[in-house]
Amino acid sequence: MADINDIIRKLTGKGMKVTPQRVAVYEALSTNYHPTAEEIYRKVQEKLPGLSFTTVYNILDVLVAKDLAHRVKTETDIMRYDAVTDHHHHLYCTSSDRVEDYFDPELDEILRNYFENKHPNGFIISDIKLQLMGQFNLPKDDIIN
Amino acid sequence: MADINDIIRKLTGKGMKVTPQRVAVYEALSTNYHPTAEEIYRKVQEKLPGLSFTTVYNILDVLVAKDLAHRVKTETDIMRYDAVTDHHHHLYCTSSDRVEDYFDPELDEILRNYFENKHPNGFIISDIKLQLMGQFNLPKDDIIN
DNA sequence: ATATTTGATTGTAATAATTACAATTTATAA
DNA sequence: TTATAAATTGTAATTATTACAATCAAATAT
Repeated sequence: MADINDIIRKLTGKGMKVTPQRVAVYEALSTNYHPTAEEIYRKVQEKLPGLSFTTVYNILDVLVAKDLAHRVKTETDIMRYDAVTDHHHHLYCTSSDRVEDYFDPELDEILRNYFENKHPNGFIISDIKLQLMGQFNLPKDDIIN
Repeated sequence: MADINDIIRKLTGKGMKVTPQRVAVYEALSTNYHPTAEEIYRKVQEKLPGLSFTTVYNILDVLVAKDLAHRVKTETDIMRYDAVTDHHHHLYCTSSDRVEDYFDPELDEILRNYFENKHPNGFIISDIKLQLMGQFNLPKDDIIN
């Protein structure tokens, strides 16, 4: 899952040089939940004390460019990152900055059919993402850290 | 549409004091397309040269709090604001920061039915918004590889 | 109409997140 | 092993946003 060799395979598969910083950032991204750049920085610093904040931003940028990570942003919160790049939707908690992934192939099928040959405002749709706003009825502790 | 009296009515209707700054900011918000705070600031300054940037932020905050405006944010762009507060979706251009509103009551009905009594991850849904990613009929040589 | 009060606006300065850039170091391919 | 192209680092700059105290104005009471 967050196996080092798997990470190395993913980086090289995208033509990226493998560095300790990149491996560690990608690992922190995969094992934490929608972390911010700062959360990743703090996490990775435990292993690589010399790590620069700039490097974290650089690596996140290239991961996003290579589609190994996505950016996640709410209306109020700062930028967060997501190593889950398979198609999915998001549940946004309206009373906190918590964001959860949501997979629903059945719904995707419905949406795909609905938008087949549909071009609102002459728009060519390449992806459909849902933002489900609401509340989690069970209080749950933070996953990060 | 962007009639001054209409704006005054909206502000007072939300229990807000009516000031020239508020009227002008709301007007700029209504007649422009998902403007940033800075775009609003520059626009309003033409009429009110003494305007402070802080005031623009203050007013936008209170408009959002009173549900007279919404925040709109893409994954890369800075904060934008939207005076259209009726339920709608967004078309996000993947090759620019352009965002357009999209209304589709038929689709809303389908989604409402689909999520009736559905609580993914114990989540109580209060609103469903679509992000349609794609391109606005772009000429071929504008597409980046 | 005038005074009072409550809230809005302003200017400055601070903060937070992110980016620019030049120097240094490192991973990889020859 | 060496060359080189790319990655990392540290610093400084930039950008967006917020904090805050002083001033000012709109609504309300007198």
